[in-house]
Amino acid sequence: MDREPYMSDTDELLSIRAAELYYEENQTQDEIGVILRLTRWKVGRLLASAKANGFIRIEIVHPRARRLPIERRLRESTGLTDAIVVSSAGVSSDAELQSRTAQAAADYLTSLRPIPRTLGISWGRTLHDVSLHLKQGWAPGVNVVQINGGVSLNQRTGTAASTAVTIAHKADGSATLLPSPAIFERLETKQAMEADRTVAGVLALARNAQAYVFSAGQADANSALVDSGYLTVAQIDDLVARGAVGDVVGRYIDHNGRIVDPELNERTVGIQLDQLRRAPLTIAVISGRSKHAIARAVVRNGLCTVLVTDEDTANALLQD
Amino acid sequence: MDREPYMSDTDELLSIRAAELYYEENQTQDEIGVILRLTRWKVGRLLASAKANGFIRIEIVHPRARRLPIERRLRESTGLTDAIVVSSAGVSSDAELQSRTAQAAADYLTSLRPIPRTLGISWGRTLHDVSLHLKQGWAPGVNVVQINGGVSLNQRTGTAASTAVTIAHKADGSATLLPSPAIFERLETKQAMEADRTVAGVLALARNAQAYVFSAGQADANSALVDSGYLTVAQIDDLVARGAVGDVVGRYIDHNGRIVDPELNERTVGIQLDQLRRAPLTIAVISGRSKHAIARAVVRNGLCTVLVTDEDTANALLQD
DNA sequence: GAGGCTCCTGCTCAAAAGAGCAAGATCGCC
DNA sequence: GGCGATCTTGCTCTTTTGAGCAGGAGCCTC
Repeated sequence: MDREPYMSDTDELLSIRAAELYYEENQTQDEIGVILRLTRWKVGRLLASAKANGFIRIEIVHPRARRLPIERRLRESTGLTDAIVVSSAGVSSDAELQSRTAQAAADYLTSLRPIPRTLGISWGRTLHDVSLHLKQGWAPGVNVVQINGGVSLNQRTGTAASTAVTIAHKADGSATLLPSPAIFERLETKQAMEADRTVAGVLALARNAQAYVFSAGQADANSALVDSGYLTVAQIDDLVARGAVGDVVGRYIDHNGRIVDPELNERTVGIQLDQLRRAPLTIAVISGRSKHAIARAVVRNGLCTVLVTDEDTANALLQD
Repeated sequence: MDREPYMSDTDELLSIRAAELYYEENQTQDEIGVILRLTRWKVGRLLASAKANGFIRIEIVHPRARRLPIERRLRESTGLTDAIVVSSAGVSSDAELQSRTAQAAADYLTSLRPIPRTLGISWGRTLHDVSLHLKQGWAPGVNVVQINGGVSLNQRTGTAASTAVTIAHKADGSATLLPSPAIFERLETKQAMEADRTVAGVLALARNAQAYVFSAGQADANSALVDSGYLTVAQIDDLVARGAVGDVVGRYIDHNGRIVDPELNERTVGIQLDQLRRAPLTIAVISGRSKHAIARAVVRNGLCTVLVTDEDTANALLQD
């Protein structure tokens, strides 16, 4: 927002005096005119110029507040069909921001029309958070399908199944779990697993979901895949060295959206990225400072059609 | 600001959605009504409730912005005839806040009616700052009189005289300097100095000034009186131990406005605090975190009739 | 210093927002 | 489950604000 041309110094000062009376003292433009010895039209113009110069800052301070202008710019500059941007006004911790984002994702799911009969979901802290924010009865019956493996090696894992079950349960629907680890050590084992009728059936269902909701992980030692024991910190370091910015449904990509390690990718269970790219409705929920890079990769490479994120991440995306 | 009673959860959410459309997207209440499927009256009420609940924060971001509601509350709760409170919105450093306060003091002096023929001033960083912010021709001839001693022991001192001279010069008026140190070591020397015709004349003029402008110092090692070499850090520590919260025109007071060390006070050159208390127009300019205590002492004990300060200090004063 | 230009001013008229009210809905209480 | 009290709703009427325009002031150019 540029400074208006041709506004004299004393007009600028007057516009501030007028703004004080208007916004803080709730005076009418007419009353302000009497006080400042101006016509009410002049007062109106001064107030307009104060706004145009960015001297008036209006913030909506509420956990559910969104930033519609940023959403619009994001849609326009990226071609997303929809963007949900939660305000970060008054937020102190990253956790609070992520909770707000999860809430917004839950709201978005709830308002989806038509209601998807089959909903593919990934797992992780974010998705779990989304499941908790959904209200009982958010949809009248949805079949929730896991789209990537996650039965795993320590207690964190329970959340993968519980996320799906919670989302389905709250929609009075059913959950179809993918009973498989996220990543196999040997390719053969993975192929054998996929050949299993049950697993193959789940994967087929996952491929045909009408909508997908997933998050993405940053490529660092805090990744959920490290936490769950599928990858070591050393492996992550190696992926980063090869250009990885993060993972989507367990698959690590670089900033061009390309699979960083095809061999590792082959051992990863779940739908392929191209299946996400082809789907008509894919909702990515990504929030937090550390996920700016992966968020950019996801959006720029068509991995989602809808992005739910926070103001700071959105602004980072708008910078290019 | 309390939460409105009886506002349901979904109304609260609606009020946020409405606020987004109203304040960020500049839609009319009518248009919002169509979008949210509400009547325009309902939208109006939702917006009003969002404001009443404090969800809408409007800030005027400008170096010259003031906080009129705080000024009013300050006048009402303290009995000051006037209060000028500068906004701290968007301020990062204490120096910037003090500069804003000095600017506001300069503005206030400029707008004073009737214009005082004789203006008594103290010296220090703040007053110097005020002198710099005054505009050439701010008043048509004012006699500026120093009201406390300040010819002193190192280079900082030059500012005492230059402050008075600058203020007078910019008003096309004259400056009357008080050619005396701030504090004498021996009472006899001080009395001898006051007996001098020139000095006595200046002091008499100072006592009869129509208006006074002064700042106040905090009681700590950063005090200007320590800096200028009149007091040692040990002396300050002693004063603090005896209840001193800061100084006004070189005289240390406690939170009841009483002189902390009468003997020291006797050796201090300048007008007495009671003379300030009796004067009809005394303008205190006090800003910054470290001066909250002395600001409170000055205001609570009738040492000024007008206070120019910053938002944070003002809020501290309102807390009692 | 005349002419043409831009920008500013104060207006009319139209749109938007707010105050206040009566009717209807909702709730607690017995 | 009826009854009174309270809250909410949708309206009318009024106030406030904004859009658009014509006249005029100021300014640059020649």
